[in-house]
Amino acid sequence: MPFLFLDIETDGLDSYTCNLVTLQILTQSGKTILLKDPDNLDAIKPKLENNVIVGHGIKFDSKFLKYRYGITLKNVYDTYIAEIAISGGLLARRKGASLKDLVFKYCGVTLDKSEQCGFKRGVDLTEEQKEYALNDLVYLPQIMQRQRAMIDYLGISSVVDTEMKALPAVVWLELSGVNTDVQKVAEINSQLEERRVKLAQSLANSFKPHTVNINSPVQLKDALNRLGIPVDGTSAGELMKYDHPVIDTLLEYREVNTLITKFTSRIQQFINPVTGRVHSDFNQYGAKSGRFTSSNPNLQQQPSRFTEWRSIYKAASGYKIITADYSQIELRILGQVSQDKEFLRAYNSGEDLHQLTASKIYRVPLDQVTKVQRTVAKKVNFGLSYGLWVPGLIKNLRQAEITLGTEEAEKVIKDYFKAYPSVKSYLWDISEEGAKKFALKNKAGRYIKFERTLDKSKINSVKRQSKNLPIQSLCADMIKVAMANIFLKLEPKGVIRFVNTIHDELCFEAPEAMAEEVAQIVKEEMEKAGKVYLKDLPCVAEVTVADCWSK
DNA sequence: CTTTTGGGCGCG
DNA sequence: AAAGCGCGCCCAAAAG
Repeated sequence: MPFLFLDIETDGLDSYTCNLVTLQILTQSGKTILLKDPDNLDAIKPKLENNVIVGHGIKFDSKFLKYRYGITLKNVYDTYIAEIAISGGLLARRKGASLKDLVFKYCGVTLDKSEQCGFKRGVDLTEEQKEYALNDLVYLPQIMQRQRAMIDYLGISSVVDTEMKALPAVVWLELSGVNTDVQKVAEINSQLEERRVKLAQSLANSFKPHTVNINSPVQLKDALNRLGIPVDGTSAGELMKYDHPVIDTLLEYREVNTLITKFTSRIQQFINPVTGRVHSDFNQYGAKSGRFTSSNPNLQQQPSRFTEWRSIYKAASGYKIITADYSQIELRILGQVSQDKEFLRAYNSGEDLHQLTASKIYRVPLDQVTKVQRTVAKKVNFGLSYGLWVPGLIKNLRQAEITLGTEEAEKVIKDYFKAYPSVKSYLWDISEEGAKKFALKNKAGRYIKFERTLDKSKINSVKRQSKNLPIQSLCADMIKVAMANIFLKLEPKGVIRFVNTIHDELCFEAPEAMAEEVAQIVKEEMEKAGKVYLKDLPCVAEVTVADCWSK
């Protein structure tokens, strides 16, 4: 398929409330086209749909084309996403992959971005603006060509391909948004406000005659010390070491305050005036593992323990919410990549791995495992693959109100590795490899790079990341493949919305009559994408159909 | 004055 | 061998 280089100028960032001002195209043969204030793009629609569209940050352009002109770009190459992949994820969440950066890196030219503003619909372009608009395009062919050479050299073409196929799904995701029950948010907010006032008052009384800003960790620590509570810091974990009524009030205040400041009082500002829905930003290569990040608002960290909260995200009338998530995906991946016999056997015979681990470390029969033992085993199962060690395990369990001594914790870890010897050797080998090369690849070929360092504690951090990132990133690959395939199947139906993605979870909104069919397709595609890598144990996606988002 | 950093905490 | 991985947002405090 031939390439077409594309860029647009708009009078603002939001595709629902802002307008396209110019659209610029550069063909492979070097021809340029500049369209000003187009009413429709019917003339070039086939061209846009039958070429690979190359651009920098093409998600932005795609959204305007899709919403304003009904054109869905399905074959794209994004120099921004490609650059993050080439950097081994080092450029995720950082500056350094802007068009300006790439023009300098691959073409040796310093780009002038001063004309970026001031594009208005209905107002003629100055010569400078015309030049600026086309100037962004002329470097793209060379950037792409040199990136592709790097991609081949690094052997990451299949991962880049996954990214480019997932991109149209991200456009679908951001344009879809999520329906939000604003009324209910207001109710929850006022209830919480009431509680917060009372809690703050009670704390102020306890700290009298001093006036303390309870939101300031420094002031708070001093105030607690004055009360004779010798806290070192004011984190929940530290506070919980001490038994005192003020601590209980404080912890409750923190919880309520967090809910208000981060969630209930903020959501209103994100309601889009055109759609009435919340359209968060999703960055498909936001984490160096290849995971998505989400912001404004961050839909990946909406409270789940405060169970009432997620029901504010409800299906529009006549629709259902379909939620699907991979079951224990990171543990299954650990089993697959380590090839641990006991891990594989347990998953293949449908055993509960946490219960199994508990029975091994406590040396009790499976059916005699207590709840506390299973909780400990669960923390160990998840934690050790992240590089958790004795102090971390103790700290972690204390927050679950389980007390473990140092010797006990040491024994738990020792027994864990004795039970799963291949997990032990896998984690050891991969951490050594990461620290030696400062680079790794996961089983999908995704490239993960670390900053080189001689600092011992930083090297240890690289070792811990080396244990976890190949696992975390493989899950990212699975879910991206799944969403790309689901996009091809469901988006053309025109009535289904892609509402959210949270690392191992996908969320859709579909007309009631189609909900079950959608649920089935989503489950199938997720499991199909997972099975590509989980060859030796089952991949399971659990799917639910409901009126609201829940967990 | 604005920007950056760090503690704290939400999620997977 | 080491004292748990990946993120974003709020607030206060420090730095520019």
